Amino acid sequence: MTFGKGCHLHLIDGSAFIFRAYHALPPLTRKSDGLPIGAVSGFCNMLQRYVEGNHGGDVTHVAVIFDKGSHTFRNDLYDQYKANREAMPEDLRPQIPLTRQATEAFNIACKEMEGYEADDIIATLAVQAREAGGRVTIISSDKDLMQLVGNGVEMFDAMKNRSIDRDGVIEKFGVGPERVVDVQALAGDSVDNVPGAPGIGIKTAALLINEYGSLEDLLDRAEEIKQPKRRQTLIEKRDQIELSKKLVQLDCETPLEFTLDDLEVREPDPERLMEFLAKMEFRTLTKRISEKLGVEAPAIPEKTPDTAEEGAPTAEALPFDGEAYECIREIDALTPWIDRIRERGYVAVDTETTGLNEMIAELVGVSLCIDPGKACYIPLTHKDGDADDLFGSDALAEGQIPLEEALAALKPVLEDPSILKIGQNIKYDFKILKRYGIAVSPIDDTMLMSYAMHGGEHGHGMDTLSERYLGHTPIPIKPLLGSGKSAITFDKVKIDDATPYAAEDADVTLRLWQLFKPQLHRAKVTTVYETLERPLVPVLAQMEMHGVKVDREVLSRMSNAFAQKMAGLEAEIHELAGESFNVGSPAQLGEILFDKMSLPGGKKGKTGKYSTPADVLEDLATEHDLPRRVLDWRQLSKLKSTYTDALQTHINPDTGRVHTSYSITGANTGRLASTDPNLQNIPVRSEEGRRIREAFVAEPGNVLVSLDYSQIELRILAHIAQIPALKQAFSDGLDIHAMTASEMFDVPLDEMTPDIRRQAKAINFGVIYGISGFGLARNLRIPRAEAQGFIDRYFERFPGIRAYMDDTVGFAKEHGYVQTLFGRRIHTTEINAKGPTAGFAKRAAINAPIQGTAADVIRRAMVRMPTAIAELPARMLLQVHDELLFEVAEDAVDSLIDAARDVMEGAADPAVKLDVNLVVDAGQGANWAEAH
DNA sequence: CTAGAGCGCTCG
DNA sequence: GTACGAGCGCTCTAGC
Repeated sequence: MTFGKGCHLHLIDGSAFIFRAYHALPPLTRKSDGLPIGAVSGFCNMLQRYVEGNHGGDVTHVAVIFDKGSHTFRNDLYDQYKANREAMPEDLRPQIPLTRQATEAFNIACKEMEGYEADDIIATLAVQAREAGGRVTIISSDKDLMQLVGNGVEMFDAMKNRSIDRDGVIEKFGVGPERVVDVQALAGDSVDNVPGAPGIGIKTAALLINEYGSLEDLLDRAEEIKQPKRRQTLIEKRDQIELSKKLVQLDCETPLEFTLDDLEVREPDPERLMEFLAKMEFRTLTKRISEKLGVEAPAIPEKTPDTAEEGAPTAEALPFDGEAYECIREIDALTPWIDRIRERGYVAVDTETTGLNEMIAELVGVSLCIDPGKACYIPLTHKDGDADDLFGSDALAEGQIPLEEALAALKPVLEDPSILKIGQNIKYDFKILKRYGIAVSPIDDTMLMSYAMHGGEHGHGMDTLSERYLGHTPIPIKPLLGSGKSAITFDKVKIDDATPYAAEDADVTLRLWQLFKPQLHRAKVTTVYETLERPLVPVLAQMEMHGVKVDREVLSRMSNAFAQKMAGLEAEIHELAGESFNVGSPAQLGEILFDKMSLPGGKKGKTGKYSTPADVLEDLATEHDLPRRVLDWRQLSKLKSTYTDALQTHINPDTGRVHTSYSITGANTGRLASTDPNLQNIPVRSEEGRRIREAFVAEPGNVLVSLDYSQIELRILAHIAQIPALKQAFSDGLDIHAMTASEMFDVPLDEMTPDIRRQAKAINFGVIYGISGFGLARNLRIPRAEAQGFIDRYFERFPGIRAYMDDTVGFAKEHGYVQTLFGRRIHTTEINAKGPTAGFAKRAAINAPIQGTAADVIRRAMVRMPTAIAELPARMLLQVHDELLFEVAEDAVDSLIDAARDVMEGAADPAVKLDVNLVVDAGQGANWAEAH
């Protein structure tokens, strides 16, 4: 078929495919000889998905285009072109020719030309196809190709699964495709080492091009530019800019040795394809494609154990098979497992228990896995599952190794410093086993690995990770346990049903570990994982198990007092409303306020119900007595239900203490999250609420000591955004909010009023949150224009802030993540979204490095703390983001404060040299209210 | 009866 | 339509 009108050409950027495949997969090797083939495997998977995805589509011609050789005409123009490219990884080099073979095996045209980049060939073909009247889709996300978009040519980003049209190009470059090279010539490209105009980025470049029409006009009329620096750059660097344009301009006249007609879509040749896939030993892919094509899959020899690297991930995933797992019912069957673990040096471990509360749950069984697909389950305390038999249900089921005997066999392995124990959320298993006298160490945690690499991209639970990275949905627990009232605990599950479920968890964990472990350093987060995530596990486990003493009597008395006051308020509210209704129902309250009483300001939410938040009621309080009563009632209701009542239910009957659980991966920024109960939101701001903290007490002869970082986020902002005035103020020990107010409103410090300071404080916080006029206006209850005026003035006085915000958002857009000073990466998946989401994402991106760096700092302090206070009669109990709470013997308070303060104030050292000091305030008392 | 969404409030 | 990051108790409704 001759290429012409109605034809549709797909051009696949092969080199981009290869690099993506290489970085997405672990270093897989061919079983028979250890040849690296990870990238080839990923490449073939992408090609197969491409072929399947286009089945029945209108594509008539297709080609995969590759780079060839490293020297191109661009190097003749500029010898530094792509000079700072990193060398190709050693294990990728031998895979390059194999990807050509793969393309040919799929019977897709495979094109390259010595001395030309793939981009030039793509450009030439696209132009030819367009001139012939056809349509073109370029499958790539390379921004250098965006200059080709338009007039029937579009791009498709296979990664994000979205096409890029003219509007997409304008979004990226601020100009249409025809002016993309002009913008690139100005902005340069650090990856390809294109110099561009120093100090001009994409945004400024787009602005200039849009104003002057084209690069040539801009350079000719450079004298007219107002900004002196910019004018000088454009005049002085004219040659460099013109050279840059030649470097980024794609060559649409590459002398091709083939025509469009040669690219016609061809049916795959099953025999040839199968032969190639079998040669690569891709078992799963061979099977899948053979089924698709309806041909027989060729046999692939099994692996020869002596050549396969020990423990190396295999190229093709072994299917999950619940039948294949071993159930260990006697000690003689356990011994060989223990021997194999000793030989191997690592093992994936998972515990099954009677509940989710590690301080109460009892051990039911243990799973182990050292090779994918080969896992075992050791049932220990399963009961006879006959629910009708009231006596039998408490008896241990037959065929289980006695608990003590099994633990005695496992303990030496689990505590052996030369054997790595791998878990998914291993803090849970660590705590359970600790209660049975086993101190698990050393450890690795796949959940934490995922968090370090993919924080912000998705959750890190086992089901999510397994589906996403292993393509396997683990057996759900629901059918085994049931739900609601009729739910049973795991010890009541039949051992035969428990085995595939439990062993699979260990299997999944092991496979995730094999996948993640080598990826950590490629993702450049090994240090983050090893210094900020993993070491926290034993530290938090210890804190959680120790718990904090809570005085039930104090809570109980307060609860009764609250109940009485609430009853009184409720009667008054009903009286004022003229009818009885549920004060706790915003919907009912809304109808009373806005319909019955016709008060102003009634807004309805998405469910069509009135919304009655506190600030609205606050406004209404000037018009009527009822809203104030409701506000008072709500405060009491909150205190009673969430704190005085619910907290009591969390007091552990054995310890008399409350044991929270910290989630290391709970917050995207690196902060911890506290659950069951949340001890990070115990009231403190209101006088009545603060009294809840009187119930958090020290044991007799001890006191509670609280140490908290003073203004840590603002200090970090001063450092990151390099604000001289802020840094100076901190170094002088000034009241930072008063200083801000003085600077902004031209009020001398000795004439400062509380109100002016309050406004400055709100602005300081606003900056950390990614300030907006709307948000500040709402917070300060002032007109939006006035709030905007404040912000403008702030940016004027502290110009570094604006630059920090712009730079951070720019970085997020380019890389898809932002970073803390310690290298933690927080992914910003929505940063390129449109509409209101864009605003959210930008503010989150601005806030994340600040909040995240503060979180890293206190994590570092916590990791060092146990050693620092080991000799003292003291325990670290709680973390509340910028505060650590300790319980310490009365006579050791001063030593504890000295030691802990040293650790906290020096927590950034030596990894990061901050331009500001970290300052820690300390307090002490018989209870948390006094200590804070 | 149970699960989940929405609201509102607590903290740093 | 908006400040950043979290968790939890209550009400209400949809669906078993």
